[in-house]
Amino acid sequence: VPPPNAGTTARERARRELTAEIVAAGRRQVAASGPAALSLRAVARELGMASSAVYRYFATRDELLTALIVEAYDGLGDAVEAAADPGAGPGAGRSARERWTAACSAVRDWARAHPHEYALLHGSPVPGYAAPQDTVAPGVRVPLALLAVVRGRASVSGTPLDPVLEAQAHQVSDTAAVGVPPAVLVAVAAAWASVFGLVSFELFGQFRGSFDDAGPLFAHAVADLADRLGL
Amino acid sequence: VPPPNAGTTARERARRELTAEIVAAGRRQVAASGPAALSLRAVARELGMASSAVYRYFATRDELLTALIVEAYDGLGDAVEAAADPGAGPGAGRSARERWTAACSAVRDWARAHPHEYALLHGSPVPGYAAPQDTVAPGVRVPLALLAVVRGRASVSGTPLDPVLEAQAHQVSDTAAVGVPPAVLVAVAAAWASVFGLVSFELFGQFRGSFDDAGPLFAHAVADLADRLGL
DNA sequence: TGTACATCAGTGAACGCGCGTTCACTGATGTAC
DNA sequence: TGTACATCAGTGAACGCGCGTTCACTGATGTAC
Repeated sequence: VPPPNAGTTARERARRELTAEIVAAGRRQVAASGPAALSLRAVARELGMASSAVYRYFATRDELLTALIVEAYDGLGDAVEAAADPGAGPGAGRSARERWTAACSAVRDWARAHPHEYALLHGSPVPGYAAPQDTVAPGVRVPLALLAVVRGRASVSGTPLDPVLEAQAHQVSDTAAVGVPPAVLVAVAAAWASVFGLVSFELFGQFRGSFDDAGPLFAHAVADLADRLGL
Repeated sequence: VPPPNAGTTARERARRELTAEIVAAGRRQVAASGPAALSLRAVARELGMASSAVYRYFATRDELLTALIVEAYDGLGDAVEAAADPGAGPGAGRSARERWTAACSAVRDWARAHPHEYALLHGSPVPGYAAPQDTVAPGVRVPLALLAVVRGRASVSGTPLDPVLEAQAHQVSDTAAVGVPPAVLVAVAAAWASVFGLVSFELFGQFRGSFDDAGPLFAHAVADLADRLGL
């Protein structure tokens, strides 16, 4: 009878676990004090190990930062995909408009629950850090989820696209195989930016003194975007 | 005959000049390496003085940061107000739609010309820094300029406001004396957030690999917003 | 106008802190015979 | 199954850096008589 973890040495298990603990400690630090406060030394301190030991797991601070960015994108992506999903269980067969609204609200809810992680993804770029290729796939989950809601249902009115923009949209449509007409893709991209603009303004304090509770404004704007998209 | 700078001692003049030079050095640092890189020591170094000397002018790093934020808001505010101005000279009497488009483009142009200063205003909040009252007035110049373009001309269609949102909008309208109906105020607020969402996405790299040149998308979205505002 | 005193600007050294990263090392885990 | 060697994890000290801020001080500018 092979052992329960066949092919998995104790070392491998320990390595996986400690790697996860390091990432978790890093996440806690970012959540508590923001991306700038992330430090390998603080992580090591929290885990009760020598700061040099962390280098067995992450060659560099930026490597840990990348892991955290991926994790944050995935957290946001999970939330939005779940909200956008037509679903198979109860709540299945929701209209595209309902799914759109739920997806946008999921963005806002996640951002409010994880403001520092939101800043990590959509705030100022961390100085000296260049996002590697690994962050791309997790990073496009939200826009793809929004596109999926709109696919086949959206009809966009308004100004026709100028040729350059149409060409860009075509190229995106081809490479990402999103299967959506250019005008719709453009409308979704703009709506996507709008949603994050609203959330960023709320989180970063631009609505302070005017729309202190930004919920109603957000809901109104999201409904407006849904109209615009013909949902 | 009184001297040209009556009531102004050499000391006062020197103080004003050096204060300005410190701010300028700080601005250069933010422009070069971002808000996080701002340091009083680096400023002192650039000016060839002892780091302790800077404390005669700014009691604290945050005080200098505040001055830089105000300066940046004013730079952006100048650009947008100029673009939004109906004007008295040539180009006077431009339509509200033209002024709207010009104002939005001014936001984007300024942001692209001053990415790090843009991040200072609209990126992640600087950790541990609480914006004091002094930044409020410069900070609202852009939204007020956008409102001024729309005042009297906008007619907003779309979903009616829910009561909570309407009440919020009324209160803002009253305290800021903007003289614009609630539905218009809300539409402008949402449009304002959209514009900054687009600019932030462009600057912070969210459009990388799709709309690498974000100009056409921006222009399209701004036209769309103008439609929405009835301009 | 000239002098005595008060105010202010700028210096240089220091305090205490935290960071990323490297390096030679000990000791434990895994592997091949 | 038992032993010999190789691999890997973790340690502790160190390097070199930069930061904000304070403090006692010198010397220049301003002010009151």
